[in-house]
Amino acid sequence: MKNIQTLKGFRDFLPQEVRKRNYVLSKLKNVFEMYGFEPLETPVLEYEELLNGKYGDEGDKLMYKFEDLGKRKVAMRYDQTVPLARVMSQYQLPLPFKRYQMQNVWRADNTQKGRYREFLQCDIDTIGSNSLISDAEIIACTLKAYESLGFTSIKILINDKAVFGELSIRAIAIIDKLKKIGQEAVLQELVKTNNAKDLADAKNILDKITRTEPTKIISEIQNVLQTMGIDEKKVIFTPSLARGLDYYTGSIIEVECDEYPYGSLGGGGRYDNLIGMFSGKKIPAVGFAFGFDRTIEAMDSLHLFPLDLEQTTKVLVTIFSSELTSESLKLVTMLRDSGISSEIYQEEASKIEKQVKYANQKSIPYVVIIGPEENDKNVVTLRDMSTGKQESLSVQKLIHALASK
RNA sequence: GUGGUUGUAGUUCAAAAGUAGAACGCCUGCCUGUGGAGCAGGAGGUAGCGGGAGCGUUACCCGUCAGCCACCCCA
Repeated sequence: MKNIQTLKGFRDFLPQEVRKRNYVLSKLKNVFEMYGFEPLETPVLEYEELLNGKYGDEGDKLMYKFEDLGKRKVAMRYDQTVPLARVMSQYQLPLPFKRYQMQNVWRADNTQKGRYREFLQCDIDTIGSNSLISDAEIIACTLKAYESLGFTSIKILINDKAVFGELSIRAIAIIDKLKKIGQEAVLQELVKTNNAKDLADAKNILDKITRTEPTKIISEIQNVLQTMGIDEKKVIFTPSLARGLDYYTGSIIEVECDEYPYGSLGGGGRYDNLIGMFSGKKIPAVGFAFGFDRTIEAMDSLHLFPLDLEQTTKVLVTIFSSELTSESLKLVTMLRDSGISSEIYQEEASKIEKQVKYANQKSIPYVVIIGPEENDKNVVTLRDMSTGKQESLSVQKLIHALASK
């Protein structure tokens, strides 16, 4: 094997990145649970038959499929909604069922900025409720989630599928691009695709959409949000918004951030015809999907990650010499037993210089040295790496000092 | 799936059709018990992989793999 590399669209996450991802995950999880969403996980593999045809022609092409060792035709999780639909028909869960799910999905799509073949989806969905309170709660929870990550200028764009009336899906998809490609391009494309007779006709169609007043659904959702104390300026009615998806049946929402103008951070809406696909019943649903990778990218560029994410080890215990190895080993064990995350240097015959340097490189904030002098006096030296100050302490005092830092 | 672009030391990048350099990083020493600065040395590349044209190439052509960007679509 000469090619040492990962598969196209698949990534390694080095420690620093994993810490960031875990940080975001735990924040999201806290907020989701605060709003009453429960965790759900489903298998990576499903029967191919179960997923086939659920994502359109495009989806069938992009799905990872293969035969397992028992000759079963299987497919890898392509999204979290179809598995959710399966779960809803396989178990009798009390409705409305509110769940969050944060698992990898796989799509053999071409890669691009922020787009990978293996990526994490973070979904919240409420199944089984027609109430607009469900829609509003999804929005409220979404806003709260982004706020908890430190975003200050998050906006929710909201629309109602009904705004588009009888317009073709193709035309809707073009109008959805208004913000991205501009009015002129939209008009031209409408004509080019025969969705409008000429430019004037296209202008008419577009104007009719963009001048729409908020529908009843929108107003009601906004009322609920207002009662919940959410700033109405954060939820903006945007009649051209469609998200390119044809499965939405009511509200459509998208999250944007002013300081991060590279596309939406996530999207969702109401989809009443999807969850019942296996049971044949109509089961209402509304949800939101967080664009995890893009959210991380945005947080990076806005410097929203706390600095102390970098290192969890609090102290490095050095080994002064082979005669004193056991002293260091005993100490590191005591520190760990006291709940202090500690590391012992792994090469016995290394100079102290090298060991301290190692702590510096790994941003370990404290270093403990036990040399002959310390050992004679039954103390240890604690070095604060940020200030360079050192003090002599008994082991008890050391544990106490580190525990409070 | 389509199109563009890139692939040279750990990293970021140079040069030049005739077998490669810098910066940063790394290692060693100045500093025989201590990091982040400085100085002096040092290690490290058969140029993604395969094929072709050519006296000869890492440099040209083709394929492949991968990265980046865009379209389609979407997270």
